[in-house]
Amino acid sequence: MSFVWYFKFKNMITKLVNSPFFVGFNKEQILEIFESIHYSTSQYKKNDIICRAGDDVRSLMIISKGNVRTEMLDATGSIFRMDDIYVTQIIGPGFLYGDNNVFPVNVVSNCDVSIISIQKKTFEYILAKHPKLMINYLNVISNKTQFLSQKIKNVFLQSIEGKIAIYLLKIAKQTNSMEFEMEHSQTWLAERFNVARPSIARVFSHLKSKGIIDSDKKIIKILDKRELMRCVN
Amino acid sequence: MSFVWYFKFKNMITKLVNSPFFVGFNKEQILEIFESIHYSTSQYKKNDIICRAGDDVRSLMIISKGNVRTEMLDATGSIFRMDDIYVTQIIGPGFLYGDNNVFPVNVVSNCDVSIISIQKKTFEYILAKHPKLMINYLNVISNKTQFLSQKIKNVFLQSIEGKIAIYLLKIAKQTNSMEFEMEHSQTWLAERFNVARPSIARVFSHLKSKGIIDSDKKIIKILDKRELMRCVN
DNA sequence: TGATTATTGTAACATATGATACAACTATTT
DNA sequence: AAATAGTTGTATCATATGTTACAATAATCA
Repeated sequence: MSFVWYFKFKNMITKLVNSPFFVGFNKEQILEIFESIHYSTSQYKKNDIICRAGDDVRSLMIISKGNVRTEMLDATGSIFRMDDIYVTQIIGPGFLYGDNNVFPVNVVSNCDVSIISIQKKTFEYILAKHPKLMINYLNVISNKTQFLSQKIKNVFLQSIEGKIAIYLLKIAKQTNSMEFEMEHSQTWLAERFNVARPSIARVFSHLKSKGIIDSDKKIIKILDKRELMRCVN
Repeated sequence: MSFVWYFKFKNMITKLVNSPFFVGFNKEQILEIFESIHYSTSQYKKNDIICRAGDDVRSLMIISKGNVRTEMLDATGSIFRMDDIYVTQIIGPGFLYGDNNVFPVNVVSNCDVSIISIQKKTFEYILAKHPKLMINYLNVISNKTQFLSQKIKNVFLQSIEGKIAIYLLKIAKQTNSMEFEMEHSQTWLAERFNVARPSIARVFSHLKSKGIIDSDKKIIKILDKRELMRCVN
């Protein structure tokens, strides 16, 4: 094997120490695993469709570079953004096992993306060899379940106002500040919440007119946190 | 140990051969497992609350008798029925691992129910001892994920009409007939779909007036299957 | 049997949201 | 600098659904 290749390989693997799937493994151990198995890598450019809803899931896919989003389309073609999956994370961990091994969503790259694919057979081989990986996988898949159930909660039980309130309060907590810039556009929020874009704008208008927040484009100032929390169901 | 006790024990365990968690295990093997570990059982009457949303999940719970439902409440107290879990199935398999080991729902008994609880530590012991159980558990938890993602799809992308169409078409397929009696009340459907009860009645009225179905109370006759399928988004 | 409770079918009304359109503004590209 | 594309704010209108209420059955219970 060439020196350049090995450098790239090592570089790629090294990142995986941060993967939730490789918790408790160090660089050397991960290198060792990947040196002992077959796997393939593939590259994608921004907005490439990596997997289509309905595609069979036959291998474990780990993002080794970039990040992707998963989205559902309804019959009218309107998009519902499900989830974002970041570097070192596994794509669709809950669909490799069970009875219905089919992606429920499109997987689309947000930027330049590299993905490592490991055949299910191979995957089972390393799982059997490293019991700790099994526990890690259980954790990964469980977190996904927990995410989905949280999602259902948000979607079902929240009005648009409630969803935006949750979104803003979350950023406020993360940044530990009542004044911040939103990372995402209204279009993004509309897709994420599966609502019409003007409905998002309308809610911001309402919140402003009620004096709960002040906003200019993406700059948000929470004026009345208590009242904003009351918007959450 | 008394003879009566052992008879009951054996009777309980015997049912578990049908459990998705014990696929590939026979009666004797399951008996052997349960004779080698600590576990506890508990009984509930109809409509008892077995677990509350927010409760910690510290053990694996298997239903050894009866069936339960899981439901979410919103702030106004209105119920959203999430799922039904039947005898031999595991309650909340996706919440024993991962970072947020807390029930997202209330678990309520639909009838007389018995539940076997196995501490997480003990559970891990038998998982380690029986690798096949690990794969079974992966399958169980994956099926749950797949159920949830299907649920999100239905909830998000379907109007009430679409949900009812799916519900009716499913029964038609199961019974292989265009005429059948619904098992559930409108109230049940309303909770399941998280909509107002009169909205359910309204949809049935509409479907009737459009000549797509005929119905009297729970008796349903599908008149125009193609059109009913077109109601599904 | 009579009383009670749950279920169903409607109706009237309020409201949240979707759909569409357009103008103003901002960012990006050429 | 000009052109292009994306973002935001707003308005109008249609519609699906929630809310409440009530009457008619049907099922259950005493």
